[in-house]
Amino acid sequence: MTAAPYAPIEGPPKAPRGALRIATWNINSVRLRLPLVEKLVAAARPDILCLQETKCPDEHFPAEALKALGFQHQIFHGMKGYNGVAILSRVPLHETGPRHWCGLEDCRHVQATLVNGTEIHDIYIPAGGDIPDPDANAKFKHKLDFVRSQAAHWKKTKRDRPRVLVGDLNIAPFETDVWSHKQLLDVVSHTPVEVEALTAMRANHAWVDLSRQAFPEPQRLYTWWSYRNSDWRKSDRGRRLDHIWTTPDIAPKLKGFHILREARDWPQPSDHVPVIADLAL
DNA sequence: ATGGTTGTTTAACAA
Repeated sequence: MTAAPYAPIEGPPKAPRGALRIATWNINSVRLRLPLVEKLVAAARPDILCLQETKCPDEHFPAEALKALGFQHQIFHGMKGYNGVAILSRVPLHETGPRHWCGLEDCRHVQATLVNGTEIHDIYIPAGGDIPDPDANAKFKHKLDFVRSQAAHWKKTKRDRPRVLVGDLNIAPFETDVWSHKQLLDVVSHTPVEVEALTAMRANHAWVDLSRQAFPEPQRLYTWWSYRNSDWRKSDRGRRLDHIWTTPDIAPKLKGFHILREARDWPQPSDHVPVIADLAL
């Protein structure tokens, strides 16, 4: 295991021998930031890259360019203007279901199964708008409904195979997942009602939060810094919104965990940075 | 101090 969560990835640009490197990244437009995928591949060479907020209808998805970067296997579901998820892979996988929640076909979940039977879930939970009241804000209601549907789904799903769940879950569950617990208690992404829903979703399938297995509290961990701060590094008002979970059988197989904070300073950056886990599956 | 920025799509919305 690495000693520091934000350490630049050094040495050979590969996962440890025998480990599969899985990365998740809210890229905030895959077309605009295609050059940054190249940078990520050069820096970290993920075997599987799960993207959120591709903001790209399928007919415009840059499949060929991503194939040229080594991702021969691709599953993507996008729409015009917002949302959109994709799993890009160097290793074979095939799509499985379901992927629609709350009766909407809004491209927030894609799942696939590897040849060894491991399931990969790539999820983009609704951000939830600004007002943390489901009666006053339909987006916040949708967020809670989405997480609670997921929680119910994972409760009834038999724990019969290894699973990995990654994505922009848009919730920072722990006090040390945000720059100020007190100041964010009423801010969507860290309100108690959301945290409770996400905690149930995690507990209902005994998911292990790999970020916190690798770097337990009270170490602060962030994966997102707002565009609205003039100097994100100086103010460091971050939140841990991007997560990698696994079922308990494969959590001990974690060989490395990285939050690629340096990506927040890449040209025209996403406001989220890639999160990477090396798993000896 | 109730601001601030970015992306998509073109003035409004989502984050």
